[in-house]
Amino acid sequence: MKIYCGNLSYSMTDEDLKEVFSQYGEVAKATIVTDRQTGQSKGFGFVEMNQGSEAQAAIDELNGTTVGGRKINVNEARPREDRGPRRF
DNA sequence: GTTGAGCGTT
Repeated sequence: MKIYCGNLSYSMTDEDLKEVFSQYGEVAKATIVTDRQTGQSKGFGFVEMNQGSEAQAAIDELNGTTVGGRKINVNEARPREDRGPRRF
């Protein structure tokens, strides 16, 4: 189960994100997306949970809550764009 | 500050 977390505080780290979601279930992986060029957070991230029921519970409970002083947006992640092989 | 890379070219 992939979870998208938007509107995160720039001070949020991947471990912070994992801690928040761990309250509702086992977190397989938590990643804050950072700008490749600046290394700064882009203000969103992803969480992966093996148990979908816990993931849904976390989404339901955490979406719209205030974390790090900001109301976060949590929902199921969309598939990532294929950016592997160059399509030309 | 809202959907994950890296960029040689889209």
